[in-house]
Amino acid sequence: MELRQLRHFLALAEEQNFIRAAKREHIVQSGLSNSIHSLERELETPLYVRGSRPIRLTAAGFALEGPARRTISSAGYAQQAVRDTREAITGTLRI
Amino acid sequence: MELRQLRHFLALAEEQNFIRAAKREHIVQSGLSNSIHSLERELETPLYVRGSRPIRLTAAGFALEGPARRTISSAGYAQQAVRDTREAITGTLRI
DNA sequence: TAAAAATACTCCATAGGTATTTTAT
DNA sequence: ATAAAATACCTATGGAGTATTTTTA
Repeated sequence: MELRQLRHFLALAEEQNFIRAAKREHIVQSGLSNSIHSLERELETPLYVRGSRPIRLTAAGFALEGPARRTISSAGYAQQAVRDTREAITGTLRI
Repeated sequence: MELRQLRHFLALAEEQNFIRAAKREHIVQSGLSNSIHSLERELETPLYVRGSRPIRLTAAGFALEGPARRTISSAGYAQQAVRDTREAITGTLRI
């Protein structure tokens, strides 16, 4: 499981549409489809109900949504923490 | 930035030694070295002080450690949430 | 000088693309 | 009929390997 897959999963959860979600993630529809399938394969669980439009989350997908969001958010904080340090250094050098 | 890279980063932070950290991550020393370098390149910041043994975290690396740990932990919860759902379904079917 | 890290290369797995087919409205 | 998802196929990137060359304690 990688952050990229979680981002794809969340984009689809929000857009409920592969084409729009793919666009948001700057990839193509088939790429997103593959990404979601590979995540489902790894977790050994379908995350979306197929064969009905619009696409819907399964119970497992629903359970994943919150934690996935927190994980992505946490990764954002991690990156920001590093950036903050860079700025701190830059600031110090300026003085 | 991917979870794999954060795992590698944390393993090195704990082991302070590429060979041991790589072993822990089930990869080889040069692979870990590359992984860390690519993370540093992406963040545009050195995370470890080189040219001194044992290897030590930079300020940026130190700032990353906590958030990285929380991110990995959060990803674990995400996976567990899905597993719990699977078990819930299995339980229901058994009844 | 004996460990550890970096580097140079090689290979292959897979993320992501295009084209097409299948399926649900 | 038409819009969306899945599938088949292809390519290129980069993750990870082996072998070797710096390093620094």
